[in-house]
Amino acid sequence: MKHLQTFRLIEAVARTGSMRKAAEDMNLTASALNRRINRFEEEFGFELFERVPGGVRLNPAGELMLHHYRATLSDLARVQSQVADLSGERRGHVSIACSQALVPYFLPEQIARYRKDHPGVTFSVKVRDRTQAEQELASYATDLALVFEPVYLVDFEVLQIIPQPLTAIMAPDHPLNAKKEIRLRDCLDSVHVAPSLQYGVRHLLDFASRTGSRRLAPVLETDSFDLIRHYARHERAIGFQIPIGLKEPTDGSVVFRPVSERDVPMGSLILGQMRGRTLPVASARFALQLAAALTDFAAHGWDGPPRPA
Amino acid sequence: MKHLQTFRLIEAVARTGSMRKAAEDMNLTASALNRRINRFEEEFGFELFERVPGGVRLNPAGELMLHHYRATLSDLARVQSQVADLSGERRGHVSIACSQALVPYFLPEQIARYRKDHPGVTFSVKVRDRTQAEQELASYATDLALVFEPVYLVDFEVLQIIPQPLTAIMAPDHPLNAKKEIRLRDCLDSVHVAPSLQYGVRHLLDFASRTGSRRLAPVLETDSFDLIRHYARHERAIGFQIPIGLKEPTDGSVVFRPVSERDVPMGSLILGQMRGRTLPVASARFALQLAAALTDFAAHGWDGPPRPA
DNA sequence: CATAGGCGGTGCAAAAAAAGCAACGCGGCC
DNA sequence: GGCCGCGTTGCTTTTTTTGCACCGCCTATG
Repeated sequence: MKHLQTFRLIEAVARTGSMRKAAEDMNLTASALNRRINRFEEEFGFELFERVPGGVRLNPAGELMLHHYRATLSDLARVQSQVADLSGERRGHVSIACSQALVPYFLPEQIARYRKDHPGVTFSVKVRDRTQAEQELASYATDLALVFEPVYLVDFEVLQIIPQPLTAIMAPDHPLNAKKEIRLRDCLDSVHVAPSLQYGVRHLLDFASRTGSRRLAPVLETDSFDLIRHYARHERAIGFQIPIGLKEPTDGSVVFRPVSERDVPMGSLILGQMRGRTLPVASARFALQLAAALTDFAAHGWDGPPRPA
Repeated sequence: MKHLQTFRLIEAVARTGSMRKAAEDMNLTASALNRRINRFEEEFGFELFERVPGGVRLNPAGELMLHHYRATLSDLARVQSQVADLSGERRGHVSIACSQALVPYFLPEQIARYRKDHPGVTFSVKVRDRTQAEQELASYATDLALVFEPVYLVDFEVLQIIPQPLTAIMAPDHPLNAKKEIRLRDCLDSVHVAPSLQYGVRHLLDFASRTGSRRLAPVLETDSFDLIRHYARHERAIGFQIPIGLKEPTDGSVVFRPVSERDVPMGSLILGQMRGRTLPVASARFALQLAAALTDFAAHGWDGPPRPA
């Protein structure tokens, strides 16, 4: 959309913090860029940047302006999507931010199923921690977020929510495998590995272990849930994850046990969008499918009844 | 906003139904206009107009596009308003659609009071029947609507609602003036005048008189509530209006009596905005004032306690 | 049935807008 | 103090947009 070029330039300047850098990014000379921005500020009636030593920075007016631009862009995409839909094209693009737990099984399955019916629809998936995911929504960078234990919930509209118990991962020959119910203190007494601070699973662990006497003391702390899962096999360590990120491997290399609800409260896996936004058709439809699939998973786990095509 | 020029052109073409007429309206040649629209259609990916004999007409895609444009424009105005507000300017513009009953007393008083505190704010008032008022909202032509008995209520977000009993207007020497309570059948037996079909007062009358035996038979039907009020003095006729549109004149030339609630249900005077829209600062503040004033009026009528400055 | 008038669209030249280029003043920084 | 990078500005060049004349098409109308 050519008429939004000025906004793109403003965004670039805001991002780089410098007119010259932005000019280079956008393949223009600094002079042209400068004049465009000055001209826009004039007709807008207010300056958008404060001139600081070493460059420029958005002022509050600029922040509002930029937000308007992103909202406009998002609405334009929605219109295009709706138009495409009413001419029966069923094309479009779905952009989603999600927690790591959704990556291995749930999301690829859901995307594949959706694309089977609507091959014209493309996807972009951004793996984000729960804080980042909400920021993506708020800046219109993604249409949907599927996150475990979101933080702020302002401007976040919940479309679907399912409970997810904290689950311990261990090698089959781990002593705790004998127990019917895993207690948190058992895990903390064992060698254990944990996700880093920004993740919901870790948040639950920290919260729950504050009330007990034993402290969380991971021998390995990482932002990769994959690493956690694989490490559990090597040192007979306890790892943690939520059910939707786990499938019993056929070779029995690792096993899963939910941690007792008496120790750790259920976490929430939440599908949400930016509050008040009307999503593009493709995203809205995909959200519906996700919501149904989440309900299924909450009820039946991975062995849920395959839905009719 | 220069970058929205193309949209303005599209709107003009949609309005006039012809490229040449639109070109003349917008001070351009038809060729330039034609090319701009073609270029836009190309980058948008879909045609916006269907070419019909004698001109062009918006197709559904164009309708959606135009709606997007109006929403964008409205949001831009909101941003400007907010920016002005945060630099302490308190300027802006409030656009409101209202029923006739608000014109003589309520609205002028409210606008004057608001402007006393914020002289930088300007107003535009469109007097509309209840159907038109909602259309004004839906097309982003006004920020607020203050209407009696709105019809559709889709995309209409209620900000405040107060009851308004149907009120009979008559000359002081009218026989019914002797009665303590006015019954609808008494009015229908008398010579009476009524607003035309599109108004809420008439809607209530029609609805109520369907249940009784007597039919509404106005000797005068008009879209001017002023005319109704004045006519009541001349032929000893019964007129109808709602309390917020009436003030007992000091000369006692006409008197008012509520029609019994047993016969005619209370109507609703509703302050509303377009659903989901964030209003410009000035409009949002004015809406708050209106809401409070309506509550006051519902509780105390015109003799409500003057609010502190 | 012909033709006059309106319509959307197009080729080409003129005009206007935007961009590039080079230089200026200004402020931090080694 | 010299240097570098910043935003900004005067002037020229390039690109984009517009106006003008004209085309082919359809419709209404005498």
